Amino acid sequence: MSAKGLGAARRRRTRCRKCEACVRSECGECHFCKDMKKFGGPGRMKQSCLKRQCTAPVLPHTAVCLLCGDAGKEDTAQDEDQKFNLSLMECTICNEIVHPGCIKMGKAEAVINTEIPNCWECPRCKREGRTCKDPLDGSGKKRPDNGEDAVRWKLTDDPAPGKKKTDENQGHKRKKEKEPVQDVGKKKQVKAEKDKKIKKVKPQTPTEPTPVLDRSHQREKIERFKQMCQMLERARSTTSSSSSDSDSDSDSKGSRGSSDTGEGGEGRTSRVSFSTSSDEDDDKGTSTDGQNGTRNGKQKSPRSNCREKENRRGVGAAVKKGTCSRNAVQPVSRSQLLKRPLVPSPPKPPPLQLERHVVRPPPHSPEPDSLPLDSGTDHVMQRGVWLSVFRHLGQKELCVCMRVCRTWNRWCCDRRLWTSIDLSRRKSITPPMLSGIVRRQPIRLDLSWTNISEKQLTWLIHRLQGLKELLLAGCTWSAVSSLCTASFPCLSLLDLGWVQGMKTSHLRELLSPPSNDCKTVVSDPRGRLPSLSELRVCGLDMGDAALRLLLRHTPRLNRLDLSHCVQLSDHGIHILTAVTSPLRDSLTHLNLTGCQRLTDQSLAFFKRCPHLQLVDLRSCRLLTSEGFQRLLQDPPSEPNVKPFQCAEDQVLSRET
DNA sequence: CGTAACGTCTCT
DNA sequence: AGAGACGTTACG
Repeated sequence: MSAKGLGAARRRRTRCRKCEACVRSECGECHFCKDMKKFGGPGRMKQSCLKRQCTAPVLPHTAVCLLCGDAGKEDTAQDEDQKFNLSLMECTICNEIVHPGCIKMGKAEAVINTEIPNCWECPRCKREGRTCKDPLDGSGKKRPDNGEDAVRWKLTDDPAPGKKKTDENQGHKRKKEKEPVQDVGKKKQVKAEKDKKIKKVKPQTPTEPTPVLDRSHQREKIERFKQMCQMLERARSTTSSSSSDSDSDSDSKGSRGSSDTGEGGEGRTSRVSFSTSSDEDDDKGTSTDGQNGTRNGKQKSPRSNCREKENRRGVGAAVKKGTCSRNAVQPVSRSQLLKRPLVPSPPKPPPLQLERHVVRPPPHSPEPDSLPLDSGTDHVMQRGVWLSVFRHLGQKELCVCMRVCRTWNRWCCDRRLWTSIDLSRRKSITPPMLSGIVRRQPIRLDLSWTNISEKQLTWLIHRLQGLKELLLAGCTWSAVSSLCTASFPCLSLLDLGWVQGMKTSHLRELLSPPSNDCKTVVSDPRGRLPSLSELRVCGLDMGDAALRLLLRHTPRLNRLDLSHCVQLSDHGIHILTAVTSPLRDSLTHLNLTGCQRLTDQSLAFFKRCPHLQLVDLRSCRLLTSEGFQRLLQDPPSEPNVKPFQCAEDQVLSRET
C-alpha cells in the first residue's frame, strides 16, 4: 500500500476571514455571484465570489495533529521556534497534518510553503523524495481540473478518502437518496449511472485500497507513520546525507507537478532552516497581487495566476490577481476566472482573474553564461560581453537576435534590455505581443495610438506591477477604462492624450481612490496613482473641473500636459495655481499649447508657482505680446523665485 | 439546521 | 483544457 495508505484524510481548507478578499462583500457581477440565488441565479455552482477568493486559506478549526491528536497550540508558544513546533502543518504531498514538534525526524528537510498558512512538504515526504506529483499511491492520481496549478494549492490531493468513500460506499447511498427523489432530473440520474460505472472500475486499481476510513484504519496509518519516521530518522543518522538533495528530486522525476513550481514556484517555498527570503530574490516582485497579488492566480485559472505572481513577486502586487499576484497576481492568474479561489500568495493584490495563460517573466540573468558553438567549443565572448552588445540594439534587432539560437534567445530576454517597449501605432496588438510584454516586464510601455482593447489592457496591467511609464495616447476610453480596475503604486508617467471619448467624468472615475466597488482589486487611500509625477491629458474634452480632480488626486505632479484642452480657461489656471493647490508648488513643467481660451490673465498666475520652469503657451491665440511684456517686467512676488523668460514663440521658461 | 463554498468529477 | 455541476465539509 502504498503511501497512499499513509495519506491523511483530506481536510478541506477554509477561509481565513481576515484577508482583504474575505472581508469584502460579493461583487454581484462575477460569474459565480450571478449564479447565486441571492443574485437571482440558480445556485448550482456554489462557488465564492471571484473577488472574495481567500488569499490565505487556513486549516479548519477541527484540524488536529495526526500524531498527538491535539489542535494547533501555537498560541501558547513563547518564541517563534516553539510556535512553529506547536502549530499544525499540513503536507502538500501526503496531506498529513501534524505538529512539527511531534515529528521526531529532523525538520530541516521540510520545505515550508510561505504562501499558504500551515502548509509544508513534510520531512518524511522530502526525505523520501516525493513530490506533489509523485503518485503516493501508485495509482497515479491526477487532477483533471487543474494540472500543475493545482499543486499550488490543492492541499487535499489525496483522492481522498472522502471521495473514495464516496465512491465506494456513499456513492450508493447517495444515489439511493437521490433516486427516490423523484424529480431529480434525468440528467442526474444518468450521471448517477455513470458514476456507478466509474466507481466500479476505479476500485479495481490494484494498489488502491478500499477507502473506508474507519478508526482502525486511521490508527494503522498513524502507527505506520511513526514507524516510518523512526526508520528514516535512523537512516538519516547513519548516512547523514545532505539535505540539499531534496531539491533535485523533483527534477529527477519526470513529473514536474508541483515542483514545477520550480523556477518560479520555488519561490514559494523555503527551507525551514532559512528565512523565507530565499524566494524573494528571484523575482522582483511583483506582485502585487496583493500578495497575492501579485505576482500573481491562473490563467487558466486562478492558480496560474498565482504562478505568475510568484514570478513577478515583488513587482508589485497587483494581482490578485494576485494577481499573481496576485497579484496575484494573481498570484496567482485565471482566465476565466478561476474556479478555485484559493490562491495562495498573499503579497499581491488579488489578481484579476481573467487570464488563461500563464506568462512567466524570464529570470533576471538568463543562463547559460557561454555560447556553445557547433564546433563543440564555446564562443570566446561570454554572456556579459554579448549583453553589452545587445544593449545597443533596438527592439527589432533584439527580436532578430532572439531567432538566432536558443542561447541568444535567452540572453535577449534579459529584462535589462527591455526596460522600454514601444508598440505605438501598431495596427493591432496581438496575444503574443501581450505575453511578450509581460515576459519582459518593461519599466516603460508605449501603446499609444494602438487599438488595444479593454480586455487586453486589463490583462496586461495586472501583470506589470513594476511599470513606471505607461503611454496610452490615442487609445479608446473603453480600453483606458481598464485602468480603473487596478492601482499603480509605481506609475510615475501616464499619457492619456487624445484618448478617444474620454470625458471629465471618466477622469474622475480613473483618479478617484478605489472604493470597495467590485471593479477594484486594490485599494490605496492615496488613490490609484500615488506616485504619478507626469500626466498628459492633452487634447481631451475636459475643462476646469478636471483640474480640480488633478489637485485632489494627483497632488505630486511635476509635469502636466494640458495642451489642446480647448475648454480650459483662465479660471482653470487660477485653480491650478491657487494657494490651496498642491500643484502650485510641485509643478515644474506645464504645457498649455493650443489652449485657445487662455488670456493674458493667466500669465500672472504662473508667477505663483515657484518651481515652474517651463510653460508652453504656443498657439494660445488670445495671449498678447503686451501680456508677456508685463510678465517679464514684473519682478516675482517672492525673492527666491527667478523671473520668467520668454523663449521662442510664447514659451515661458526660467533658468534652471 | 442552514448557508457558504471547497474539491472533484463530468461534460463539452 | 475549460466550464459547469454537485456532493461534501466547515461553521455559525
